[in-house]
Amino acid sequence: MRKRSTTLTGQELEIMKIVWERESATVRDVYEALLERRKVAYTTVMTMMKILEQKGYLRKRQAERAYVYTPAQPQRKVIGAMVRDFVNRVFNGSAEPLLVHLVEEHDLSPEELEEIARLRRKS
Amino acid sequence: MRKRSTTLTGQELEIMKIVWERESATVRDVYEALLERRKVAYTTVMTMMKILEQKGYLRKRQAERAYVYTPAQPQRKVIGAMVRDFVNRVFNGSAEPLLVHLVEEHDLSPEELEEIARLRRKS
DNA sequence: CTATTAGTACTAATTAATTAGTATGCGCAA
DNA sequence: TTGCGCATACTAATTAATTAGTACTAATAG
Repeated sequence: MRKRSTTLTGQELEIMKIVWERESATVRDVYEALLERRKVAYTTVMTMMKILEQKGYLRKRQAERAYVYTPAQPQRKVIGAMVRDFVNRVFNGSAEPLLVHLVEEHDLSPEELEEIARLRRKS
Repeated sequence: MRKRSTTLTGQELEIMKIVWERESATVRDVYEALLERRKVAYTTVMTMMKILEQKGYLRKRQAERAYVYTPAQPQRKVIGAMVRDFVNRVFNGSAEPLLVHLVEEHDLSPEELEEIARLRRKS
């Protein structure tokens, strides 16, 4: 058995985004959603969803004919882990420089920043 | 020739971080820096630095015995592109949700946020 | 000189990620 | 009942990323 990363790889994330969006989805659902963007084989999607299940990102249950997959972890948690990974990899763990990049190069205005700060303060 | 991504892959980034840190470096410099963290072969480092040159991230010049590599692009620009990629991949291009994650899960206080907003406003 | 050291070029193996084929089963329409 | 459509399991091919070996050259220590 090949050693596989436990984190989400690029294509896996694409699939997870589709499933999160719909709460639950069959292989066919995901297959069709992906097809709108690029050519892909049905079995490819199946394989990837099986891997996602093994990695603990998806759960499946038998329904009518096909398995219905649902997210095994909330999107916010998984994405949070990806952000953390990214901050570790790229910024050696400190989030502040990332923030600076966002502000300077992503058209985030100081007003938006303060809005977020305010919301945050309230909670 | 294999088709290779033009962006920085994981190990490539590690090497670039070392080179940026020192302004310039030989294969040996990088090799020794990497060795402190994990086992790796000298020729592996050489190969990766050659790839980084082909991708346009490093430039080399002949010095005494060995090539001396220098960054071909400023760190801030390269990292900026990585941030943009990440935002595209994970957040479909909108930076705000990333900001929210950072604030909520990375111990960034509203005060820090406002500090950054203030600095930003001044420029 | 000559053996060793440090470097490069060229090539190749390994690992992981991605994509897809084939065999097979089951329900249902004709 | 039969064959088509859709689903799965199992296997495998392809591509990209990562790691490293080998042959050869030039400088240099002794």
